[in-house]
Amino acid sequence: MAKNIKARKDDYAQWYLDVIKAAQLADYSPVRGCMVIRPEGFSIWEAIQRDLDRRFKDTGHVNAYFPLLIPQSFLTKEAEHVEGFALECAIVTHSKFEKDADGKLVPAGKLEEPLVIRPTSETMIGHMYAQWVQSYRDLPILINQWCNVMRWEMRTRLFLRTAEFLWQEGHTAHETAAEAEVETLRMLDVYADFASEALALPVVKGRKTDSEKFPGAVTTYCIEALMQDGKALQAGTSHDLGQNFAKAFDIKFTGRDNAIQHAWTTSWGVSTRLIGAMIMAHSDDDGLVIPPRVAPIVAAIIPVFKGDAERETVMAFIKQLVANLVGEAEVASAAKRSSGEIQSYFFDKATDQKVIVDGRDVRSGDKQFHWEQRGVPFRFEVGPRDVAAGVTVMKRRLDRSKESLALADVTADMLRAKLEDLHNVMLAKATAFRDENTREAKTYDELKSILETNGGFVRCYWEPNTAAEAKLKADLKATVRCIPFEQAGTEGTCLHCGKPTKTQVLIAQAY
RNA sequence: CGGGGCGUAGCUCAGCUUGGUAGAGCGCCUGGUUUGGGACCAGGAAGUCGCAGGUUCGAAUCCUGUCGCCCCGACCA
Repeated sequence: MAKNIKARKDDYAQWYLDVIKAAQLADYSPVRGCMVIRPEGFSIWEAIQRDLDRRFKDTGHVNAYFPLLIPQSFLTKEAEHVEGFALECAIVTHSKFEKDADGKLVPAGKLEEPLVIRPTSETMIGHMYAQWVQSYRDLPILINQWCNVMRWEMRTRLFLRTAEFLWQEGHTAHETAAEAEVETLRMLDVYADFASEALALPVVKGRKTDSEKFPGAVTTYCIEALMQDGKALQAGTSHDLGQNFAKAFDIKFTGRDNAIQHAWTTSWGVSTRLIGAMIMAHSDDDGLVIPPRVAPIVAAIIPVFKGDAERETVMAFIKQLVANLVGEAEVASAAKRSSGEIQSYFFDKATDQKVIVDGRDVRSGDKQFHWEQRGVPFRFEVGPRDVAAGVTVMKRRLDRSKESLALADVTADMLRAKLEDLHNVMLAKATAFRDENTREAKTYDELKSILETNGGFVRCYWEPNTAAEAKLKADLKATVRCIPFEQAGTEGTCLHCGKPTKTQVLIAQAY
């Protein structure tokens, strides 16, 4: 049992923070609500970026960059949009410091028009698209940007909700409503596929009700994931913006019919929150568990020795083990890199994934815990007894299962297969958890009792209604997470109004 | 932004009620014994007590202000 990590059942929130701290993913910063993403955490973000970026490009998108600062007037052009973001904007009002009579620095150079640090870039990008689009031939525009945004949140939690966070925002403009709709759903699929294929995170695809949709959108689609404490987490959104932003920013073009019309736009995004989702979906009381496809280190090799003689024997064996895993060429190039007692080798340069050898002269238990808490999928243990028998003990982080393998059998292909298998096991486990924690409610009382005793997703008949959803939130702190795409198609009784309806929704308490 | 709690060594905290030389555990450094799931012994370094005022012979301690953090609520990727 990890002594620096609180058990989930005792204090889930503290457990989450302890896991992050123990794995050194992130740290608090001197600035309220802003976190430092440490190398261990950032490399997971890089893996997420690498995979998603590939998927964006595979679907025809290109990357670009737009400014951090947005003129205040832009934000106010779309009525719902400004309404939605006004309360969480950081605003730049001055351009320099001057010394006052006491020699203290005070802001000076007041700006004519305040600038807003982007909470999202629909407005800035809408403004630019208006200039880039003249003809239907200029469409579609399929641009994504990787950047930071800032939302002055009242309460923050590492990765889940920070004032500044990293994300990607895709912004597209289309000739027709139908094309925009297709794009919106395509990107939702990209997100859902990514979540299960890279993060081993099963998600529910659906549509947001009016009370939960993005300010300024016509329709918001989302992927919802379930965390181990039974709370839901919105893991990604894709918005069909209709012509709302096109009208606000004058994105107009001459169509095939020679008539001037407004473009149809979409936007979609996922953020570093995905790291929070990954942590809360997979990790355990021993610390972080990283799904293998985004694991920066796929295996840690742990030498066990006492004294120089044993060390030499063990290291000689490990040298061969490493060569089996990463190849002689990589061993040679790793030798040129400066390294301390922990040597790292690229297992896969395309994904930046590494294998490390922990040569520190500390107790082997320390090393085991060290890499276990950091969520490294596999550990190879090599001690004098193993060397004598010509084997290594391979341990799987997920369940601590272990097997003894002959040196010759440890190969890159073998590890790759183990990683793939692990991915499947983790996805199956998370899927089983989600399914076991998705229940049906036929009455409001039943909904209440499920949310109070079990938590999780509750599926029920529910006619979308803003007032009823406000009451739901006041009563049970729960929200309609989405109207899932998968519908029974049968008719039932709406939980809040008692009328017959075919619409089923997913209700849960959420982060 | 409302309610509550808290700022003392890198971390977790004690000391504050009742003002009088700055403390503990963990971590870190050195040496030794150790090393197959969180070792032990000895020694050592380390803090303008969040910041600014005030009261006082004297403030970590009392008073005022201020900044920040955490928890709960309202708000949210």
